[in-house]
Amino acid sequence: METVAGVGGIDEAKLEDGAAPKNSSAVYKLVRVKGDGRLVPATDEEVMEVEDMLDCDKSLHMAENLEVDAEKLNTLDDILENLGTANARVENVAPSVVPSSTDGDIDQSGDRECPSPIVPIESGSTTSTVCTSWKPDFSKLKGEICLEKLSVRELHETFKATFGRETSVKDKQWLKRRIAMGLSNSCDVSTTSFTFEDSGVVTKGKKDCCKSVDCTSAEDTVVGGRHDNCGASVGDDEPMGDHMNVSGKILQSPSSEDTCANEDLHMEQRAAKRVRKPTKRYIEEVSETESREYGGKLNSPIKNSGHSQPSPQGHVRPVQNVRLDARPLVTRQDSLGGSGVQVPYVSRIRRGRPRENLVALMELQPGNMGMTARVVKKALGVNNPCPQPNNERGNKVFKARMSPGWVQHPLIKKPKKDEQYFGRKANNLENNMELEDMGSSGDYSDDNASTPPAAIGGIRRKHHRPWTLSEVVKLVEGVATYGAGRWSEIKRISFASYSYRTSVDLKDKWRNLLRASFTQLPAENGGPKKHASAPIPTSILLRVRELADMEAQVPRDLSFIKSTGLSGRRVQEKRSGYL
DNA sequence: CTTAGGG
DNA sequence: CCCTAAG
Repeated sequence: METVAGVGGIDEAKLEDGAAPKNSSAVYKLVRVKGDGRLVPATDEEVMEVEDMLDCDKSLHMAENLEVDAEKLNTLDDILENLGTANARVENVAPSVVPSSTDGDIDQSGDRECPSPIVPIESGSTTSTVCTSWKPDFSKLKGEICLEKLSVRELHETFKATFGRETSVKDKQWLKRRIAMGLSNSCDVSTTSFTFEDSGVVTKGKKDCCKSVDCTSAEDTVVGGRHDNCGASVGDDEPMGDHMNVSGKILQSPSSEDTCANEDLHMEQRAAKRVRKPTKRYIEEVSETESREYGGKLNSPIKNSGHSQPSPQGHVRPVQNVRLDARPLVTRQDSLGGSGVQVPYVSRIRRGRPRENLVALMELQPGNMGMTARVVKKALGVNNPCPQPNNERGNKVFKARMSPGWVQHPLIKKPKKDEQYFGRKANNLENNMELEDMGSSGDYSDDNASTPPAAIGGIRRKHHRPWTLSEVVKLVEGVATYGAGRWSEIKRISFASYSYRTSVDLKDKWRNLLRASFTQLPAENGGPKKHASAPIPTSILLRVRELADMEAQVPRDLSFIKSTGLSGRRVQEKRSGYL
């Protein structure tokens, strides 16, 4: 990342007044900007910040912008040579790095490591990212930290550096303890930081581990497998067993680190007087973040590192020759993707959605998926031979990974139906049919509703299934009869034929209708509003409004309704009276 | 599982 | 539409 051209005493200075990390005035480092090669002064903090941002996408930019002097690089190389091999762990951790006896190697590793998802670093700008190079140092060298002297904030930073995540705890003692633990617990995340002094590398036993941390992260990334393990352990437990073991074997320190983190997490939770339960989403994000921090994000890194994908490596990969394995992995990937291009990984995994896709896929397209699934599984080392959708666990696991690129292609390709694209037409048809056949829903229902959705909706998301007028009408009617909020009822009765359209959908639609009724109606008077995307007949809107008013005015007693049991009918009648 | 809401 | 928190 940035090359610190001239440092000197800075660290110490910082250390001394640890309490005031912001004293930017005093601490400056020169960072070389790749673009013009000029040196730009930056405070430690700035640098740190930058580095923090370094994961994934951003990292790329940074990498591109910052350049390391060849000189320094060489130095690093030397160091690597000396240190690298010596430390087994290092080797394991950073396969790509280890072999680095030559610049070329390093470069490669650097590129790979650098969490640059989509765009491969071009020339690698000659110098591998410092990050990579540094890593080994960390593991090997140990620095003392004066936690005592650190401010809370710094402690936080350190914490982050150590565990790869932030903490909200403000207790200095706690932080110190945690950090200490983390460090001692095999998480020898370097508390040491290296500073380049001209052509030499100087190690400073200082708290400013930011750099170290980053490096660490990078290294983690390389590992790849580890992260996966992480994820696996968190989300599930199933197929990764082997993998875990292997990785554990291989990646001692890393896993330990994870452990630390987890442990820590628990601790933290306990300590943090249990605030409010974090949302799943939140958790996800956190973990994601964590991952990133550790390894510059799962996706990119893995991808870069020759798809050291999840399980495959875990299972097959011999403990020792990580490097060798790496290659094989790549190959495998190629076979998998078919396209052979690394692109697949590039695409970001869409959080949340994927799983269903996969499952659906498997269900609906046994043929296609069959292979895919199988392959994947194989790759993953999943035990379960059968590509059953039930395999939530397993599926999930790889689903996430797969979904991104190739998996989806197959999906997207086919399914789309006329309805989707020609909503209008379809709608009309449907309407006609419906209007005409209102009574016999069975007939068309299957065609319109069931079939298409099953095929389409099933496989791919519910990608926008335009509401037909008839549907809207039904919905309105339903609301009229059962009242808003009794979606399940409405769904059951009015939308029996429409297998899609869940109660939630109804609810949402109703919400929209309401909105429309209030916004659009007025507009009507003054003039048509913008997009008449779904020109809902004003009549309907009016009715919606009506209903809405009713609801508002006569907040029907749900309990009453409910109590009446099947009274849906009765209620309906009652209501119909109103209407 | 169903609702209500936020995104 | 999706995702969740609450019931």
